[in-house]
Amino acid sequence: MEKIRIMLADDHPVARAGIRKFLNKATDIEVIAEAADGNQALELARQLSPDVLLLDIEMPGIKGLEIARELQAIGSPVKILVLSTYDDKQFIFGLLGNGAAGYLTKEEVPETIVEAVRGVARGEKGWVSRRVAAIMSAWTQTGEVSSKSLTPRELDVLKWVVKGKTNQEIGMELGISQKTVEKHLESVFAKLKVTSRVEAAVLAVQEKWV
Amino acid sequence: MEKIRIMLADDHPVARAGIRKFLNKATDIEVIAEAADGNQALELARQLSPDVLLLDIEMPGIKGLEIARELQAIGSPVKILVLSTYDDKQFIFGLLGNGAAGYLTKEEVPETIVEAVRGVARGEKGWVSRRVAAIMSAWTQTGEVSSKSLTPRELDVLKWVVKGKTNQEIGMELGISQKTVEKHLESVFAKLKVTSRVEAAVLAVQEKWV
DNA sequence: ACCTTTTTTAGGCAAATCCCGTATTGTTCT
DNA sequence: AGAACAATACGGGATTTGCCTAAAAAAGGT
Repeated sequence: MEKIRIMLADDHPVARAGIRKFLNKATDIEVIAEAADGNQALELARQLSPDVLLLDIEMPGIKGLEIARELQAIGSPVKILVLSTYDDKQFIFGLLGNGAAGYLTKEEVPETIVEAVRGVARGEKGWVSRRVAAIMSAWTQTGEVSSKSLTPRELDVLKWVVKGKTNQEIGMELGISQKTVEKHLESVFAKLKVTSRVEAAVLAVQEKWV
Repeated sequence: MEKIRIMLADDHPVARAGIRKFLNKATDIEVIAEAADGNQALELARQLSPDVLLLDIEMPGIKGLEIARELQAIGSPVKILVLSTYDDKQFIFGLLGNGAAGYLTKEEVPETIVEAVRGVARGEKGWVSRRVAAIMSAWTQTGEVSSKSLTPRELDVLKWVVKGKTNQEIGMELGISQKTVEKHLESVFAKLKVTSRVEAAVLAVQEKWV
């Protein structure tokens, strides 16, 4: 029987050791490499083409999202299974929408991780742990799935709002009139369902749009 | 020779396994218990009185800071060694100022962790990894150590600002006049060296004061 | 008991914000 | 081609903010 060739990417030595310990118990899985930062992860994944890349998204160097995008862009057959500390929607959405085959959080028990590895190795798409699935279904209930994406221009304006600039200053910065800035902001408020620049700025920071 | 009795508290099973693996290699250390959430950690630490509590600060239930405070309050002899993902100043400062004997980040190699365990078990105070030490020294250079703390009332006002309330609404909420709210905000701006409520709110969110 | 800080209130004023219109140009999808 | 949307711009008006000065009561520390 062919073993599943898997590669670990995590900047925490302790975490790598823990994962390895459990994966080693599974006789159908073989850990062929480890990476401690983003650049190394991308490099090794390209060279070795493992069946599964178990990827932590918070690492020094290239971030998980970029790695997923890059591997997808070059048509790599590597299946990416994200193992993250975070269950924020921008991460789950971002990764699953950019080439990741699965998403788990680190609270999962080891058995779930092994199960997920087998799942994505078989070719399953969108493998998520029960915990992540619960979070995702909660979004659909509140109807805030894709949160009506802002236009590039609106995002420009919002960025400057977060920096504490006034509408006039933002107008200068972007080479448009103050009135136009206000107009963009009105749209932003409507889309984000907020009523003030402060709320919009706080949301932007919390959701890491900046 | 007496072995160092150590207890692990981390909500990630994988992380616990990794740490355990390395601590087991050290013959002078014995892992006597594990906790997966804050309440369990506090409970077990009280009952077992381990020599060292290796504590992750991000856990469900009671947070690391509360655990440290509580153990210090009841005069527990347990030495707390924080093992965190985060190297933000509010965490490092908060924990070391509230009973923690040491602070490491998870990027550290296992050898450093073992070394730190032995250090705090010997009774060393303020054991920090080289990485954390570097971060701390960077603060003192930029002179932004204690960042002129806000008064309780100013913090109250700031909280409501973050929620997007107007000064009038905040006044209602706190049972004071709008003018008073404005005055508090002026002080907040001065202390934080910002010039608008948006900047203050963003800062409050980023620094996790809310 | 004295001094400092904190918390509170107030009036005034220029600037900024937010909400309501309308309108032109260009792109994109059907 | 027509519909829908994005981006631009302008005006009016009610409200809010940020900054100034001034002052007084309450709390806390030496």
